[in-house]
Amino acid sequence: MGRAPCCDKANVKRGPWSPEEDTALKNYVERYGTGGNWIALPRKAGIKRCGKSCRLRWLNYLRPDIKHGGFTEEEDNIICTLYNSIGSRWSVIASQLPGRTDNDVKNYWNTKLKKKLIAGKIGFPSNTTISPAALTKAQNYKHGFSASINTSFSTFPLSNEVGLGQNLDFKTLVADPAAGHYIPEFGTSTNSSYSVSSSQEVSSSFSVAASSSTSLIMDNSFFSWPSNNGGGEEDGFFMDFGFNSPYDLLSGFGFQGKISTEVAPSLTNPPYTNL
DNA sequence: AATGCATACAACCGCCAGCTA
DNA sequence: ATAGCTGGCGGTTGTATGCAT
Repeated sequence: MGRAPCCDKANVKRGPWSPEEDTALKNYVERYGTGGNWIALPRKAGIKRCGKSCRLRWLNYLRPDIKHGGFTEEEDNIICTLYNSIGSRWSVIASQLPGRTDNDVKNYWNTKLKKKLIAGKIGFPSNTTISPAALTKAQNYKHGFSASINTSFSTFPLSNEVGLGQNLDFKTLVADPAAGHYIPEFGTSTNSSYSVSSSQEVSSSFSVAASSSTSLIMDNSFFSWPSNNGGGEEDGFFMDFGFNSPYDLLSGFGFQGKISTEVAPSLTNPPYTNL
């Protein structure tokens, strides 16, 4: 036996709301409130709609504090940052954007923001340096910092991973002030070091346990390939350590990472096959 | 002008958690 | 303890609109 429907679907209207229905719902809620029962509300308000439909219409459209219209760059950044941290928890993300609904944010992400990210028009938050405090902390972990990164290749943040399945044993991060780079040191499963520059569009962000002062930001990081491996940069290849947060980079080991590629042809002739 | 396609966004569906009787 | 109800949520679908051909 299936679940009982929340309303008699044969006797409720569906599809777009008319201005009259909007007015009736708005007037009723503003005058009497929801009474804590959306299911009973349409009958009381004289609306031939499912209660859930009324609730959705009110929350996503009729509520007085709803903000309609384009998203700002700041809102873009907040959405990207939170998506990177917590994934598609739209209600949580929307709660950080006054006047925006989860449906709004979800639609915006699915129709625009995701494409903008893939096109490289925006990156994750714009900090392009590793803070001294964060660097110190990272270096303090020099000998204990062993995040095993199971690399799956995807067009982050999409999930169409192609999974080359190599494992990098990411030991630590070492500054090379002369070169202006940070060098991740890898374990025995790799035979190369990779330099990290801060000049590219696509970025990664590592958060460290609830304190912005210790955030390790590697925005705009680009892992270029050693010359004997061919030119990764020319191939348009980048690595995106899009850890499945909320794990803590420096103390929450064992998380999965991703390596992303922006340019599809890189996948058919990858520069990293000799890893 | 007609048609087809892409995009944006509104709305629906089904699952789940929490509450209550 | 548990069954039923409701609200909340994320994924998906439907529809209106704009644009290209």
